Amino acid sequence: MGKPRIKDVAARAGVGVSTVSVVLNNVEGARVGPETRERILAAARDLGYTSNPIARSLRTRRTQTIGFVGDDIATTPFAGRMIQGAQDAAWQAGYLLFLVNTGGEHALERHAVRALLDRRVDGVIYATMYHRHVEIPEMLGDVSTVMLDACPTDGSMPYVVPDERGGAAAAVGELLRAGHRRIGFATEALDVPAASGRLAGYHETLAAAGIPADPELVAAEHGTTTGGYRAASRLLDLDERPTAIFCYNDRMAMGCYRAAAERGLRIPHDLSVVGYDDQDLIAPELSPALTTVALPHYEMGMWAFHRLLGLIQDDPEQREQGYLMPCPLVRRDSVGPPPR
Amino acid sequence: MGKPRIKDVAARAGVGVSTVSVVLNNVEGARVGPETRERILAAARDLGYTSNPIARSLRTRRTQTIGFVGDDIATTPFAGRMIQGAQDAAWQAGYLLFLVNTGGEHALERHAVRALLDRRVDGVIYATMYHRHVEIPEMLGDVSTVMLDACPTDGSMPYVVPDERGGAAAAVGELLRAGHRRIGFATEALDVPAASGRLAGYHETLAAAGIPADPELVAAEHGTTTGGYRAASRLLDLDERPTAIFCYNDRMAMGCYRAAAERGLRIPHDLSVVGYDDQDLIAPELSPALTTVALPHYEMGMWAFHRLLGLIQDDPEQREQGYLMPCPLVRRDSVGPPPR
DNA sequence: CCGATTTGATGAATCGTTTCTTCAAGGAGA
DNA sequence: TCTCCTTGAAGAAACGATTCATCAAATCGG
Repeated sequence: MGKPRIKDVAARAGVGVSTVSVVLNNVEGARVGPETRERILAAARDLGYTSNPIARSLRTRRTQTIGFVGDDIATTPFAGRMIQGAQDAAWQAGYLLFLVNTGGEHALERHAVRALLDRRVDGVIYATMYHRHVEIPEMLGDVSTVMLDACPTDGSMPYVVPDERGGAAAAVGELLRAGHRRIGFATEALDVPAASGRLAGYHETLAAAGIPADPELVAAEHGTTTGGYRAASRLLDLDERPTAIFCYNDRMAMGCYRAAAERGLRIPHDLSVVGYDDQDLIAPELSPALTTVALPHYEMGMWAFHRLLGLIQDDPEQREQGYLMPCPLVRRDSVGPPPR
Repeated sequence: MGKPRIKDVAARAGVGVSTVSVVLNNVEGARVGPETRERILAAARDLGYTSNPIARSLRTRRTQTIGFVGDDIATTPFAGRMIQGAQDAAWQAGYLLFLVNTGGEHALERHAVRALLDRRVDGVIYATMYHRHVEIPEMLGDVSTVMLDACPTDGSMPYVVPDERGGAAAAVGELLRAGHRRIGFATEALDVPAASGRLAGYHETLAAAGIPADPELVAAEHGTTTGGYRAASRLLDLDERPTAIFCYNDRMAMGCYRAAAERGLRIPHDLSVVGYDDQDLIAPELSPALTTVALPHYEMGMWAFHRLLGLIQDDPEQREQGYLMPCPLVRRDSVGPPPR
């Protein structure tokens, strides 16, 4: 006595299986009497019938399943949020998510994509954390694909990435509004897209406010606590010290706090600080709590799925290839007016 | 010209489909001539044939798929590691993972389990972060299930949780070996299993070393940075100050560092500190880097899958119901001999 | 009252496998 | 030479749905 099959429903309602199928799927243009329909629905309800997705998929060639392949799902909280965003959106739409992580190994990536195609997923979300501009396995040409947190080398498929530039603009804008004119930037030395985007946003926003660029105010180090410490130290030891520092990320901001503390500078009284990433283990925990810019990974995950769904359903409305997801500013207690 | 089907392989090899199936699946006791076998294998290779898992599942009632349902996959790095462990193990065994997260909502949990059963998963890993002793949806009785990071209320299914007690013992043991005799414990005030387990390990280890329990040395607060700060402050202001503090987690250890710094105590010269959790944003980043105990989430994820596989394959060797996964000590720079 | 059309419903084919039963051919034993 | 196994392979029936073509009954216009 396993699950009831469509045959059982048909028998109980005293009709043929095809009629049951037609009713249960609300097939358009199908003609079936209201009374028969009612009988079928009742029978299905009584039996607790749910259609077998395997059999259905075999026939319809749709699996209501998508693959999420990521190069890393564990080491950052960001990855988890992307997955969760995609999963929540998929669940809403009645899709289930195959998760496979590749650790960034190229061979494994190809294997993974092949395995997903074998399983006849309806689409693939291809997420690569950190780096962007990745080459994608050629097989992905055979299936609807959206890139998440990454740009395709050719503009061949939809993608979504954070609007780093806009986020940096928001951060610097917040400092400008507080009255700061001399704003340092403790940046990441590596040439990653996030770094160049945030730097561009920093420069543009200052320029728009009529503040000339001062190369001294940009200190590049590793994007770590100690890197932040070093960068902030350099900035704070400048002859004309900045009254605010925008940090590439929260970890650097953490180092910046230490550098400030060592110099007897109180935040935000003597120095204002803004971070980036809004990491929950850092930003709210520092004292004072850090004003920072949040990365919209959850939203990007949702966007990716919705865009993918559009692709799958061949929705002509959705035609945009790339999308920059806004990074909202999170106000806490590390920004104040400049001293004096 | 979609994927080749088994029929195509059969045609190309000039044999019947059943023979192809038998050859490709290495069916035991099947009799097929070596030359025919070779021809079939060649044909399959030439065509790049891979069997359609949907059709296969329909027939065999096995999907080579398992469901991972968790109440939260994003907010802690731990969750990601469990998933990754399970996923890696599953991938190795040729299984794919359906991921669904429930946010801990009971209704959604039931829904999720039902959806997974509908999809005919071969088994389910049921992971609940944080809290343990959860009730499980009754439908899970119908399918092989393993609980991850949680205990079932009744002992009805296999589960794996961290060996908190052992981890605490390792931490305290490390301090004892360094020569400390007066060791404080900054613990979590909430009555969660992790807290009681670690407290028990603390007490047992001290007792085994012949050190009488001193209630003054246990300070309970919230398991946050500020909680750790408060707890450590109380301990450090004791008449007879402890020379070492074992902290419930790394965040409390972070607060402990601050309390020590405010009192002019250098770590590890004047005070030794051990944490728990080994969070990568904290433990290695503090200065000095924090000696702590790692939570074996990745390993637990792997264990859960392997145990599940045993259940699915009805492996009589695996009969243990619960497993305590060891928590390894991670030595860094926050432990030294006691002062004087 | 009769052919034409609509309505309501059904059987059968199909999706791509696995697996059970059957069958022809060849070899061994008597 | 005849029977009886054994071997190698094929045919066909599931698995559980969807969907197409078909068909009987009912309705309609004239």
